[in-house]
Amino acid sequence: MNASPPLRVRFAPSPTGHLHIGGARTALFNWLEARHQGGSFILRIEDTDAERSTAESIQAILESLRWLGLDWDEGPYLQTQRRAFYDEAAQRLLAAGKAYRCYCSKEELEAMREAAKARGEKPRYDGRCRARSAPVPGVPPVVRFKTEAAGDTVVHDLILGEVRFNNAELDDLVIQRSDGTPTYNFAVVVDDATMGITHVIRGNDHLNNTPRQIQLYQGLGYPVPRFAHAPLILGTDKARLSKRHGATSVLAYRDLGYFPQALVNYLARLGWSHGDQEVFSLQDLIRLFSIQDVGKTASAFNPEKLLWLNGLYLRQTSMEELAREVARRLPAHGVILNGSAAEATKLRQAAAALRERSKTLEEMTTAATIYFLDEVSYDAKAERKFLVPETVGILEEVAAHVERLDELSEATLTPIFNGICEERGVKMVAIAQPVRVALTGSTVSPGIYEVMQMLGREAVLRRLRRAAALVGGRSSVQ
RNA sequence: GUCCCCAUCGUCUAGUCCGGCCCAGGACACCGGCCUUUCACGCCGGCGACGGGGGUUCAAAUCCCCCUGGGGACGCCA
Repeated sequence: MNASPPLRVRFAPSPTGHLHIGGARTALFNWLEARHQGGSFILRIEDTDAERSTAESIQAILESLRWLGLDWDEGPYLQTQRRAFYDEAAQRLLAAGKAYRCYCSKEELEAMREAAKARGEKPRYDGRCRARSAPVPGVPPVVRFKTEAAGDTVVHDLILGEVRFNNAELDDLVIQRSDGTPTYNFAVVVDDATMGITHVIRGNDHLNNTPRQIQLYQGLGYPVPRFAHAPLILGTDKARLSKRHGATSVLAYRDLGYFPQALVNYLARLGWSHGDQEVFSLQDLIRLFSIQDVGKTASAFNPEKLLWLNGLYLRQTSMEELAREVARRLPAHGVILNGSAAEATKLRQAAAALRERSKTLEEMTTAATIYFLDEVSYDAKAERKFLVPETVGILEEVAAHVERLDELSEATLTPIFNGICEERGVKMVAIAQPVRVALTGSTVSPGIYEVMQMLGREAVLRRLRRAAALVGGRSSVQ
């Protein structure tokens, strides 16, 4: 029998941009803890900043969470629609003398901060309006919370342990703006309390807000939830993750051809681990994850490891699904599909041939275009090395053999290539490479028989002859 | 500047709570080799870390202190 109430956690992003890697991991940790404990995962949109919040951002966030598979049990709640809760709470604090109106101007506040800095202190509000009796005409006031001046506020953190703050460091924070909207620290507390949130799991950048939030809970007479502050994710250079670190938005990874499961797996391992295990299914994570096992150290985002993991997932994906994904992405690469049966076969062959040598769906699609486009363009280096007078004979000979074939397959092609090797006394590589370049334009491709099979007799002949003609034309000019 | 958090290979981490089993294990990346028609996959091997200094102890990556370094927070942003 467990006496504690069911766990309720929430993810509360602000809709001021895309969901990024860091936010996604916070969401994941919350979600995993909820699923592990059999609790509820609640989604709340913190849109109190009218200036920067957008409907597009909300959509992007919902889409990102859905794509990752992080389903929520309640919400999305919008803070802009919960105004009554904040107004009531602010009134209550005002009435109890725990909050007061402040008429200070921007300039005044700025001067205060400068003065504090000059004294070598943390810039903060000095509380002068606590004593101001009369309103200042024409100045709409903000409401400030009277922070406890003496003693310490202690945060009992599930990840960090006990963190102690000297109350003298805290100033009287604004809880209601002059336009009547609530500020972040206030809205979070009111929401978390009224929504019955039992565990606040968030990024370490919120640790410093926690003591003042605890005081708000106490001032409002709410029970204080449990806190867990996860270390931040940094860029490759250990600096705060930002746009200059390349792709940071979740949707960008989707578009780049990553699997949601790979991203989830990677994100889970950033700050959390289970012995030496690297690969986790969603079921594994739900079973093994515990917020208390999250480490304290900030971690650098490592795109290479994500890529490696994605390759692992890609290789486990069925050929049918890969073919579908490639077909979906091909048009963006200039390939027009006709939906024929032959095309479907080719798509499956491409998936089979490219699966072992691709790490993302985009990479795979790019590699596949060559089998669907009419023309090949040669890689300059490859052309210079392999489309030369010495290899023309090989290209022509292969073409001559292919012409007599009804069907291209490993079974029909092997004897032809072996025969040419024997008759010329050369190794397979001497034949395969020129043919490969003639057919794909590159020195890198799937097995040459696979390539020929995918391309089909006509395309193979066309490409071999075009390459041979090209070399011939070039040498006659010389 | 002030406050808060953190500190094991280049990176993610195991080990740290309950000191000896750790002259520190795994993974990514990197470098070699094998496989091989190229590339990749796979397999084998290599390189590579307890930030520094003081303690405590028979014994410290593990406990304590200082320093240094990194990060975060100091808004009518969240």
